[in-house]
Amino acid sequence: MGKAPCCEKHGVRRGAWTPQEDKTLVDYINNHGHGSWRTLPNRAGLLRCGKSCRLRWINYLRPDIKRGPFTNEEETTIIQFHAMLGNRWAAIASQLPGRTDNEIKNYWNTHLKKHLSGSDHTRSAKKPHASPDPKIIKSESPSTHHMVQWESARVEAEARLSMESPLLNSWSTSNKTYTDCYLQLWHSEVGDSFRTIKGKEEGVVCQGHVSQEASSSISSKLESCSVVQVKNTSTFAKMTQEEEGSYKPKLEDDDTGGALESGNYEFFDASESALKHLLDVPDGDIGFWDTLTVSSG
DNA sequence: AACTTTGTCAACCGCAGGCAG
DNA sequence: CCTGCCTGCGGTTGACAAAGT
Repeated sequence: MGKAPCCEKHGVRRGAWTPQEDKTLVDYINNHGHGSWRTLPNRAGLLRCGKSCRLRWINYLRPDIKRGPFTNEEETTIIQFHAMLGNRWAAIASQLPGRTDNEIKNYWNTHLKKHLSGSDHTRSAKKPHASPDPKIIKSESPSTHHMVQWESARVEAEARLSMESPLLNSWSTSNKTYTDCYLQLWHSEVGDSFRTIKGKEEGVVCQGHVSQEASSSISSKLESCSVVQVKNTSTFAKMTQEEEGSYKPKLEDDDTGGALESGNYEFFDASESALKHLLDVPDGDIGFWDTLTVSSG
């Protein structure tokens, strides 16, 4: 439906941009704004398609682009947000002012993925179509499912971060804790998108209940959780050896190493046990979890 | 020095969703 | 509601550079 071709193939330049083209584009946008990207090339006198112009501007010419190597803090942020969001580069980029999704994506693919793939434990995420248990998904309301998915990804991320010891040291040097990171994300537009899903789904209380009550609950719980996590880091690492039987299956389901290659997350049923390990609570005492999941209907 | 392999990153491609007519 | 257009996103490609043999 309605998919227009990007541009006419004839008479349109492709490949690397010349300094002259860059100047033309920058001058035009500075003077007139970009307006409709589709018509911009004609208006600016460029033999490029609008899409190409847009990409060039966003990824390279924009004045607020931060160039140069990624700092340790940026790298940490990327890793942490990727653990939570998967390959949602635009969302990750929104947390790193001056960095573009393309840049982050490249950096991940060329530097971080390689770095992290040294550990088998990095295989814990699932591909988007990795056939999650449909029964489990269907048992949740759509909005609850998103909440669970969100929380699930977070829990898994914490688990993974706990296990990726080579990177742990660098993370520990970061001023930002993982919880801070999560809370920041929770209150960002990304978190908003999860909270406002309710608005599109009938009869599900998510926005008010979860975003306010549970959110504060999440905040307080996460604060303690972060303490627990620190406390349990070694415990969790030990668990991966001692309890691989119960935890490993979801780590191994992707023998292509797809966790980091696809980086996408899907709901999986092991999160609860992981959460229990993280929170160090006895079976059945998962009120916090209930806070998130009972908020429907 | 020449050739091959590997790494990096800018740019392209195709899809999906939002929006307007 | 349907259709077409536009934009944004994520995956992939390909040119170039650096490193290795």
